[in-house]
Amino acid sequence: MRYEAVTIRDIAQALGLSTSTVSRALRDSHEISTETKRRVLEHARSINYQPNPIAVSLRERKSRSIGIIVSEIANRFFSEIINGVESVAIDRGYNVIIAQSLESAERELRQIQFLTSRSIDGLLVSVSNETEDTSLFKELHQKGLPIVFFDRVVQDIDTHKVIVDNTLGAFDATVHLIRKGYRRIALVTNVEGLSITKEREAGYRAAMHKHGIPVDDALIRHTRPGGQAEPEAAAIMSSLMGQEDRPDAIFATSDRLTTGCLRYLKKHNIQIPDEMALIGFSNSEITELLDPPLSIVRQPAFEMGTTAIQMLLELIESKRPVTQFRTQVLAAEHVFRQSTQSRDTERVKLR
Amino acid sequence: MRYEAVTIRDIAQALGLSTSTVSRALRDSHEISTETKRRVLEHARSINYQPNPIAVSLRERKSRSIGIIVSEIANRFFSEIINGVESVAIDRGYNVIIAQSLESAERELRQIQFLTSRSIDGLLVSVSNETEDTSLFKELHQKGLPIVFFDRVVQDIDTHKVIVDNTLGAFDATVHLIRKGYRRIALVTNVEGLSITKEREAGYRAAMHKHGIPVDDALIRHTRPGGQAEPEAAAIMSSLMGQEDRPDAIFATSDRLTTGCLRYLKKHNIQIPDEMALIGFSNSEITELLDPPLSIVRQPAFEMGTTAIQMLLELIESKRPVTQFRTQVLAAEHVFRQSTQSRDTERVKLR
DNA sequence: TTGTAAGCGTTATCAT
DNA sequence: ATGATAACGCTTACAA
Repeated sequence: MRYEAVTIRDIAQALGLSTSTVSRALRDSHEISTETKRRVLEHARSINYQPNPIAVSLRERKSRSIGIIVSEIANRFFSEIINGVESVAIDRGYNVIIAQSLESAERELRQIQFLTSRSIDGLLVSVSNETEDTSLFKELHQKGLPIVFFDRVVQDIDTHKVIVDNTLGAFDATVHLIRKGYRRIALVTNVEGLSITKEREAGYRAAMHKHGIPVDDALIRHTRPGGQAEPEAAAIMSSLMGQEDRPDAIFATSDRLTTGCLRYLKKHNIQIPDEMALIGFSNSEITELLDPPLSIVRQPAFEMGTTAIQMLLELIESKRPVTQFRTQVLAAEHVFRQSTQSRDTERVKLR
Repeated sequence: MRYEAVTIRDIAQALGLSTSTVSRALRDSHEISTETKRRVLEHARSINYQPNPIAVSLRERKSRSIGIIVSEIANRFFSEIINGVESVAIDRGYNVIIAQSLESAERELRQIQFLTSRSIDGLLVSVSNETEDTSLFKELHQKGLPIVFFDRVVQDIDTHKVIVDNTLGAFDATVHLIRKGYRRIALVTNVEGLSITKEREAGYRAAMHKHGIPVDDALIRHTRPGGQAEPEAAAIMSSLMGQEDRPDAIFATSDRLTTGCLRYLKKHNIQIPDEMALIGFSNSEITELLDPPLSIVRQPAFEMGTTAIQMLLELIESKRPVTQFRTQVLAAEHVFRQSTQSRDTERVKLR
């Protein structure tokens, strides 16, 4: 509060003590008499003393704030993660500085530089879909800045990570489609280089193989680096619909891709699930209210946030440099609804 | 960056200058020779010097960070606002510390105390629905902390404010329903004390009066302070459906209330719009994909954010204390879709 | 048990 | 044009 400055010195003067005594009393040092402590504490609270965190930061050479960068706040998945992060950070006396890359590698760089120049104690990162050069992260990590990756991780940096079991999540979703009778399942997925993309694609392929369905690479489509999901999804859908042998189901692997595909299908009057089934990763809370109610893979975003910040604080508050890192894997959850109903005559009749 | 400390002193020593000269050179003071400036700048960039913002803050007695408190980040309306705020804050060298009240007055208090104790330069506030006691805001404002209210404002604090034209927004939505043939229009709205509630209710009443439709107070329902919108909406809907003379249309005045009402109606198999029309305030980007496509009042959230932060920076950076305050009013936007189609035989036949 | 003084990295004042 | 020094608010050796 720059507009008012009750300092330790005010207390010292009022009580005829030195600032160091006051400082020690406030921090409950054992070398201060109970009586002095009482007086100091009492007076401090009577004039509503608040320590100046900036002075403390300068002195302690840490800021008790951490940075988090995500691709976009206005995305339920990420905002839930941030919720999780904040909920524990605040309890532990840290504040959270939020930044978004908006899927631009350049903006990501700028934001990271901004965050680190603001003397953050640690960094939570989910990389942009355009990120190729990870040298800045490596450099920061090497210099000793605690970093925890979540969701979209950088494979070759050895630090704590939190991810969802993307492979299994995608595997189960694919198996579900297969069980429901779909065979030409298109995978509409993120940029190829992303960790989550590789994992989800692996899950998809594994499921197909397991059920003896040949994988048609023409059905696996990636968005372009830096591209925005909605238009990318529309372009992919349009291309898929234009090809000879159309898919009979779509598996989209992100919130925005899922809604992008849905929007395309509705716009072009393609019946779901009769002409095309649809399942997607989504953390939207209203997928059941969509037309049709959407089958989804939901990620435990809040938990991912709490886990990531806990790991980060562990790194930050560790006395000795940490050299043992772990990757925590959380389970995804599936909700199957009408958008992937089986294509049996039974249901068609019911309509 | 606590792990690395290139300071102004390192530069001074390397170049055989004093820290003050370096400091002045870096800030391009006119009393430093061009040659010295060149050398300093060059060396600074060669060793990647970054000024320590904490030291600057301590010295300047400001932190170049601002706080924003909203009820919930994971709400598209607020996350869009935050986007807007961030987009200009970053350009101006400020960072944004985000806090959420989760509609709890107590949590709001704690968060505000936390923010102000973190030496923020200014505060952006949309109050929780439970807030009655605004004395903390008054006190802070009196002490000179720049505050800008947005969305849910505190009426009797004289400072800059940004709101949407809630009255007109609600008026137009109500008129739309009336034109479509609905008469028993229920207003499912926020906590009674909230500024936005009063304004939206006023708009609703004005529209009804203008069209000569008597206002039935039994159709005006408020959520309870501290309550979460979704369950509140469900409770209100259930009560409305239980009453003698049911409404034929619902006008919900927030994102969550709108989806809450929709969820209730679908769950109870009440046909929209045949048995009940529905329109609501919403900033969700997928309302057109809902079943049925939803008519909405959309607020210019991003713009609200940019406006609010600009006003705040104006207060923060003003040389003299500002005494003239203004309230900026932005226009809401309407999208009318199937959920409020007129109840004419024409459309019923088409089904 | 308490006090003195140095220092965290800057900038501003006052010399030179 | 440049340098010495104090100060921002706090913590912590070191002294007393």
